[in-house]
Amino acid sequence: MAKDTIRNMEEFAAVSGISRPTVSKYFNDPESVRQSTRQRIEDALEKYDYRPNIYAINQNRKLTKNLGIVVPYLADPFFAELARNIEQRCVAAGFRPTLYSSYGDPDRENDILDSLRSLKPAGVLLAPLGRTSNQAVIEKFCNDVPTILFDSFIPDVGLGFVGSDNSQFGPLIVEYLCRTGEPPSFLEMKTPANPNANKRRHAYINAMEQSGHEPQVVQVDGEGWHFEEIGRSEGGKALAAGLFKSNTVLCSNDRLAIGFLTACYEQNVRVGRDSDCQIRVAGQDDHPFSRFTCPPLTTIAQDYDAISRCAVETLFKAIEGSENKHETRLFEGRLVMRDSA
Amino acid sequence: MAKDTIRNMEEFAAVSGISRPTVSKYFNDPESVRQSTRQRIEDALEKYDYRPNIYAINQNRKLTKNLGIVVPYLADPFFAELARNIEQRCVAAGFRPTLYSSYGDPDRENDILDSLRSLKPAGVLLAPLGRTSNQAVIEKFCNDVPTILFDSFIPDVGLGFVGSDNSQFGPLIVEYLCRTGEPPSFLEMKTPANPNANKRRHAYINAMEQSGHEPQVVQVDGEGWHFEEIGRSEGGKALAAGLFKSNTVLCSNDRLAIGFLTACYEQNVRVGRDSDCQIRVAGQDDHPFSRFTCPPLTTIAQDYDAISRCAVETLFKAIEGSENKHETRLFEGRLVMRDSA
DNA sequence: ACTAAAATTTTACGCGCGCAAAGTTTAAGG
DNA sequence: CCTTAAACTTTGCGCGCGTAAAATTTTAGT
Repeated sequence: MAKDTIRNMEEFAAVSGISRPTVSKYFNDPESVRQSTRQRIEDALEKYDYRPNIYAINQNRKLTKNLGIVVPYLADPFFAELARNIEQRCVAAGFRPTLYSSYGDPDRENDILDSLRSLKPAGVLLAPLGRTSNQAVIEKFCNDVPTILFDSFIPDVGLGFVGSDNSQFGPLIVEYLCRTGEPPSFLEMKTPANPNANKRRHAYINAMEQSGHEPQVVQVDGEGWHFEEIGRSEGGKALAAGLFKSNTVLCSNDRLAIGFLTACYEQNVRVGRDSDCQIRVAGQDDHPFSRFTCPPLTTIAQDYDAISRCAVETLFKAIEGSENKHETRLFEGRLVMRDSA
Repeated sequence: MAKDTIRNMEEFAAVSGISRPTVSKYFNDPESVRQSTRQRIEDALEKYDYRPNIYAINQNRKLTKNLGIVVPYLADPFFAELARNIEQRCVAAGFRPTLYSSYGDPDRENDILDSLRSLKPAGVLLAPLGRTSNQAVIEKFCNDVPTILFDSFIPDVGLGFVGSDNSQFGPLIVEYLCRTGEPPSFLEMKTPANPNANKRRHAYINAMEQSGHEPQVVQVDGEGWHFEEIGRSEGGKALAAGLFKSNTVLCSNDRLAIGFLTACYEQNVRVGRDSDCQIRVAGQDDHPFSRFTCPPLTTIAQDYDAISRCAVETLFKAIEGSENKHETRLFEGRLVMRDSA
């Protein structure tokens, strides 16, 4: 029994019969103390369940064990899945990750970086908003805090970038679509939030031209992050107006494609590769829900696992060794053939 | 110019010509100091961009401005949307919310509560895992930290509960389905993670019996949080085996329904209410993607907005006034008629 | 201009722990 | 048993800020 409530490390050191600095050492690394000492501490730990005050720790340590994970829109399952993957790796490595989402708002992104700065994190994994980001703010942040960018590229900012090789997506899916049917038209938003969209458009155009087909890019209106709704309403308008020269539509991303599938349904346009279908639709990302659309969506899968693993590993290497060379790692997409195209 | 880097509040107080305690008072509430004083501080703030050390603040304050938001699975857009809504309200109220997800793992849920405890948060909004939660741990946590539960109910735990009145969902959708076609069968997982599933099953059975129809509950295998996949594979098996006595299937939740729609597609079973359709499918939740399934999913909409608003408001009231009466607030669902049923 | 109230300053202590330096004990090797 | 390095203890300072009490100034009010 003895004292019921341990108030601080001093009292805990007393009841465990060890000096406070040694106890402190134990909490920073249990391996760093003698085995017998460790045992005594852990025995006491079971009896009194004391835990060091995290604020006092972080105030005095030069570097905290905190990590920041920032994504542009957490309600998008693509980012949620990526964040989940990254978060779990950070926890496994003994860090304390915190999840932030800008929810499409640049001001909020700035606020997040601002408050993140005062958390003195050991590192940050940042997927910027993209076009609407305040690049000066991000750049300044990256100068103060070890940061790895992912998903959305910004040149020469941060310790490195990890993402997909979007320029490879075009050839891959265009080749497949051309081989199995008509060369595709391309559907995208007029002012895409994410810079990957531009790379994908260029990749599409290049791939079409290299295989001797004329590219057709259909750009629709729409702001914000409600891609499905934009794909449905604006993509639907384009479909109704007969704007697509091809019976095959390659969408800039899966969410747009998911909305476009809905538009096709609403207009009684049968989607798929069977003979009784009028249109083929493909996306890019392999969004978690693309497996479950009707018909299931043919797409290019981003390598969630490799991206998150590489991003985390690169950050850890940078934290430990303080490597300074800006490294860019791109992973290839994989063609996922389903029934929509 | 003067000193470039302000190291602490003492130095900042010096350059702004104010005493440190008054500066401290300003940062805790800018309104609490004289207008002229405030102006001088804010002038200095523009020149030196000093920010109080958050760890030192939280170490000394009895209560922090931190809030915890815990959900069972953040990669589920339903929870992501709820979390987004809640998070933004907390930020608007001047708090620092932090998002946590158990990702379906009870051990992780315990860890989250554990680390949340040491953050000394002003309050926590917790949506427990449900059946797999360690109730003793949650109950103990709620005794230490002001906590509002949401989505998943646990009797007599926390300061209150906010969620949907699941027992009202049954009558609502059963009445609609019966009025417009055959009385529905009910599709659910055998061992649902969430207690709401049980309430929904009972509500379905009651509603069926009260309107003079015989209920049929089809329970399928499947563990974890990949509901769509369970709906597709296991729901698909049930469909192929002809287990559903009715041509109308009410699913326990939208994600299950989304997967079941895929199964229907795979088996060439046409879904909808037109004469050429063989089956009607309905869900419950109004999942963000249900608008975009093919056909769009008829469902019961949970009132995301009201739930998140009420949860946050209840917590704030509890934090300020320290009300102790355990309050349960349930919001009604709304029938959303789309093409699937 | 005089008084009371409000705001501010001064002074001083405490929070809980990291960390460095110097002295002491422990464990391993010959 | 002696040597030595490693592990540990002791001592003491510092981090940056909250906060309380008392002294002082400012403001508002008749």
